[in-house]
Amino acid sequence: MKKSSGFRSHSADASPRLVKPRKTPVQARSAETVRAIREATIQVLLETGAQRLTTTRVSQRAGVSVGTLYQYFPNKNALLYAVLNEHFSRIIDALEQACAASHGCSVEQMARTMTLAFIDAKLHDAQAILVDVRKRGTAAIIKMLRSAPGARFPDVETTVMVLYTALAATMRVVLESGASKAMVAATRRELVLLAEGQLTRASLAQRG
Amino acid sequence: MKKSSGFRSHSADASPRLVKPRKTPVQARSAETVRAIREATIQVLLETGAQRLTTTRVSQRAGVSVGTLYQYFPNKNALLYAVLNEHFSRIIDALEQACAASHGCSVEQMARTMTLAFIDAKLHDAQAILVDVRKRGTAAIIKMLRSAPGARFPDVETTVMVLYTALAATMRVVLESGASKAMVAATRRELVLLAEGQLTRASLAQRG
DNA sequence: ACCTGAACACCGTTCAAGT
DNA sequence: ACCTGAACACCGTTCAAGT
Repeated sequence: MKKSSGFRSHSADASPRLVKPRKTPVQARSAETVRAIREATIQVLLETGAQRLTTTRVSQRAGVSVGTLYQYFPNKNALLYAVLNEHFSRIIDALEQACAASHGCSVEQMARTMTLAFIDAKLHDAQAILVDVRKRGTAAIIKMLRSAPGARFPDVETTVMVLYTALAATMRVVLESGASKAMVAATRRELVLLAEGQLTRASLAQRG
Repeated sequence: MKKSSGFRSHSADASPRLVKPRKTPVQARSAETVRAIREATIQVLLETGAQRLTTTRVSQRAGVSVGTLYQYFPNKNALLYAVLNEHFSRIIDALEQACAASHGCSVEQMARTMTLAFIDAKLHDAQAILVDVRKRGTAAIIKMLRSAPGARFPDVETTVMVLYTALAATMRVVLESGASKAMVAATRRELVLLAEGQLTRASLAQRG
């Protein structure tokens, strides 16, 4: 048998099929291996940054060979996805709680609570905005908005998509620019205004 | 003499020094070479996407050797930066015009004009948000806002940074998701609301 | 069932040698 | 002054071979 294709994977997307583990561990030994690989990925990510993250480095740090890594993750992207998804999931927990806590409040109060929760969740290591995380986050906000008394959002999906993107992207830009505390505080104030402004407008606007 | 370091450039940033051309052409021949390389970069970018853009492919398409490419661009990033910067510059022209045209208008009118100009500029091939382009865009908006009669923006830099990021990031997400015409239209409406809402709030808010 | 690591087909970048 | 292209030090990914 010959190697069919040593082609470098040029696809950057993390479509579901490419992102699932290649196989699930059935023995205790391999479960530990997978854990070690995930752990090593986080370490390498934090120590050297995403740019320097290589499969060789990760597997070395995990104490296994590259081949083993590829037994559980079909490619480097899947590995990154798995780890980051878990990380962001924990951040979104805070947003979900804030949304739940603001059920039935005024739109202004909702805007405030949600925005601050989002910011305080500290999107530090922000990488690609992951689809699943995004879904959870927007779902929580939509559910909250539907509970606002006396307010209707004619196109709540778009409203929340835009709002979520604005919050996430702005925090990403600010944090990546190595912002000072004062700059973060200013951004914080401004994002609350943005959220309040958009939500009050969107809840009143008449649309065709 | 031995090769001092064949190290792959791991730095992703496009700091000014790394981004300037390595040398400037002094003869007609090399001016044409640089032009061909820039042209080839755009072609490869459009045909195969940023993922598949390699220095070898670009130089091949340009009809020169890799070595020649590296005589004018210190690394791949600088090449990309040069080309994208020029591209986005043309897009920002539209924003600058819209801002200039709305001098002295109401804040609501400003929000509307500016947002629609931004969207209509079609951030299609949106790549990294380039610093210089960003600067020009935000500068135009700030200048316009300062001309609004009866409105004061206590922290206009932050206001505009947040607004610009929100607009750019949202359009990027929407266009990259292969949005339908209807989705683009909905986003359009929503972004106008966002801009209006934020700007009216930011212009009235009292801050410490 | 799980792991290894040499091998493959790419990369970005350099530099002695040419015109 | 400008260009060439083999060479270097990396990559991501695979697969025959081992336990």
